This record gives sequence, C-alpha cells and structure tokens, in this order.
Amino acid sequence: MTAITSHRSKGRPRTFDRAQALHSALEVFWKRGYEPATMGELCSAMGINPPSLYAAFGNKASLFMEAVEHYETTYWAAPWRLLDEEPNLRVAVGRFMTEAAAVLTSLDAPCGCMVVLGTANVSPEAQDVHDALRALREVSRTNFRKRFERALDAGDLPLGTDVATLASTFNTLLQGLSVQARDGAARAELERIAEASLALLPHAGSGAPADGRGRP
Amino acid sequence: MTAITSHRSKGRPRTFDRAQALHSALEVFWKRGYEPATMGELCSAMGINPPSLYAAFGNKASLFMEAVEHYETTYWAAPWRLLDEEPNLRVAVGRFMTEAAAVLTSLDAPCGCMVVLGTANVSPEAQDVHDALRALREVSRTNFRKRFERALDAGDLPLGTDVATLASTFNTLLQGLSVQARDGAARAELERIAEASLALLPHAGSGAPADGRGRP
DNA sequence: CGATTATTGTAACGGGCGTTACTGACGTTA
DNA sequence: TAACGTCAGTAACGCCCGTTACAATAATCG
Repeated sequence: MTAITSHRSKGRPRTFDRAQALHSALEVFWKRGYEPATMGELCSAMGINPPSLYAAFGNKASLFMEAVEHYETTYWAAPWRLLDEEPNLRVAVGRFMTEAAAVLTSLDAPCGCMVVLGTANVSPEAQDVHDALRALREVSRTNFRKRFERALDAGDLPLGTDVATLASTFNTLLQGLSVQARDGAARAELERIAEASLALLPHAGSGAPADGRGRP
Repeated sequence: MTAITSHRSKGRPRTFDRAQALHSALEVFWKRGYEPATMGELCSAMGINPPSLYAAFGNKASLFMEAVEHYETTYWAAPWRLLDEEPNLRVAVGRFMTEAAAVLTSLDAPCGCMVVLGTANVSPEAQDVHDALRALREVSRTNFRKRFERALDAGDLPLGTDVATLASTFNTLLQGLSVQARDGAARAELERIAEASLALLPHAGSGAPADGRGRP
C-alpha cells in the first residue's frame, strides 16, 4: 500500500486518511455522545485499530476535542457568520435559527448539537472535556450578545433593551432545540420554533419595557 | 435494631427507611445522570449495601424510574398545577417559568432537570430508560398546549394563534433552561430568561400573524 | 544494502461496572 | 422453644471499558 498523504519523514507511512478518519469519529461522537461512544465503535467507524488511533490522535479525550473543532468549523462557522453579516436584525436572527434547525437535524440519526449534548452527563473523570464544551456554549451566547449590542447601536432594538438577557434567552432556546432534535423532532418543526422565536425581539420604536413585563 | 416500617409479614424487617433511601438515590441521579451514577455511589448515599438495594428496588433501571416518579411529584406537580389553575394566561406562564427556574437550581450542585438531562446521552443498552423519559418530556409539551388551547377559547390569545408551535417553543425554552442550570447559571439569571419568554405570547386583540413573521 | 524509524495487527492488561452467591443475624409463627 | 422466612454484610462474578506491549512490516536515510 502507498501512503495517502505525502510524508517527508522516515518510517512507515500511515495507510489511512487522517482527516477522513476524524470525520468518521465525529459522526460517532455526534450520535452517541462522548462517554457512550466506545473506542471499539470509533475504531470500527474509522476503519483502523486502537494503536493507529492512539498514535494519530493521542487518546479518546483529545480525539473528541479535535472532532469538536472539526464540527464547529464544518457546521457552525457559516451560520454564525450569517448572523454577523446580515444587516437586518430580524432577517439575521431568523436565518440563523433556521440554519440551526437544519444543522441539528442534518444526520440520519437523532443528533442535536454535539457541543450541547456531547457531555450532557458524564462521570467526574471527564470533567476536562465537559468544561471545554461549556466554554464553547458560552461563546454561543457571546455571539448573540455582540450581535444584539450592534443592533442596539444601529437602532434596530429599543433603547434600554436588556441585550444580555435577550442573548441568554436565544442561547437557551438554541440549546433547547438540541434536546428536541435528539428526541426526534422533524426539521420542519424546529423551523416553526425558529420563526416563533422572533417574537422575542422587541420592535424599535415601541418603548422598551423597563422590567420585561408585558402590559397586564 | 427495630424495624422502621411496621411489618405484618414474617422474616427479618429491613433496617432502613425505603422512602428516605429513594430520596437519596434521587439526589445522586439528579446530579450525575443515569449512567454516570454508579451503584457504589448510590449505595453510599442511600446508606445500604448492594443486596439490600436490589431486594428493595429491583435493579438500577427500576430504581431510576422510581426516583423519576418521586422527582416529578415532588418538584413538578405543583408548578404544573399552577399553570393550569391560574386564570390569567400571562401570570400563569410567568409564574410557572419562574417556579421552573427555582426547581432547576434547587440542589447545591448544578443540576437542571432530571427528565431532560438524566439520559441525555446513554449507551444503547439504556434505550428503555431513555424512551421512558422522552415520553415524559412529551407530556410537558402537552401540558403547555392544553393550557394555550384553553387560553385561545377564553380569548386570551388571538384567533388563529398556532398553539402547537407556541407550546413547542415554550417546551424548548424550558429544556434549554436545564442546560443553562447544568452549566451553573444562577437562579436570578434563569428568572430573567423566564420573564423574557413572556414576549413569545401574542397579545389578544392584535391580529394573529398568519405566517409568524414580523412586520419588516 | 544495512540501519533507523514509524505504523500495523494481534492480543492482552488493569480497572471499574452492574449484579449476585453465600453465610450469618434477626423477628415472626406454630 | 424450635422451625421458618427475610434481611444484612462480605466477597466475588463476568463483562466491557480505555489503553498499551509486542512483534512484524514498510518506508526513508547513510
């Protein structure tokens, strides 16, 4: 057999495509979650044996983290850019949430978001991985908040809008969509929820509610 | 030692309080989730040894399901009744979501909802438990939907309101709150999100949006 | 061509999991 | 009091987990 990637160093070259193996690992982790995914299952899906896996990726935790990076850039970089670049706030949020609904139902099996559900309940030994994913979830809220702050400056949100809470609310809804997707919700249903979420955005021009309560 | 519960049958009576042991098991399952909670940890918390546990509760799965029943009646029966009995829709929803925020942060450790996160990612062997909890999550949405249908009849929601999607949206938000709580969000923050969620309720009198889109 | 270096497949390692024999202790019944 | 039935504690079972020796193989370097 010949090497798939050209090697400059000495030694026997690996006979599998590292990037392709990583993508296979991603699918397993996505469907099963971090701890339920076994090394045997990963090896089968990647088409390699344990020593090859450990030589190429370190151990289970580092393989998972690399898979998460791959997941983020492959599936979520574009939606977040869309939220950022679309000038109309409501269009931006609506499209982002609709894209999210598509991503969360993109695999055949019920999946949801790997970052939200991947380490939803893990044993204490996996605390490191759990914390790393929590940091990524925090990034999601920050993305929302920055977008809403810009909208506030642009006059697309009423003065006095609590953008922090608004961002938390959308982030909460986004994470809830993962649970729905994992439970087998159809993409169309997630899209309806995505549309309904736009009602959370207060309209500029209407006075901003001081305490968030509606008129009784 | 004397028996704690009076026995009418023959044989040596058990020396521990079954209900109290169940509550201890609930706390462990709540904090850790179904599979990460080990029998050793459960036995320690319950103050008994494996044979006593198996004699009293069957096995891990049946102990978990019984703990879930106990959890539902102890923590969620009252909030759901509140949603059902409070006549004013917005007050009902607002109070329910606020109560939910309190429940989801009621334990010292980060917890979230046991039904939402308890079997978030499990190995295929625990499919039965996973399915049972999914059915319970479905009940949650049904509760919302019935309440909104009543509100529609009472004129508290505009004619033509998509109550099914509205119920799904609140259910999604509720499940997202569990992820937030598990990530260590403070109760006050969950309460702010709970208040913000009221914006999802369309006001009666304003025309119901035919397609859910806001005015551009 | 040897020497070196990395990868490969097989097979196994220690450890922790859920679960259960087994033996002794205890309270009820006859 | 003697027989019976259930519970308690110790210790172990089989299984599967993530991980790794080990020897064979295949490429590059001198």
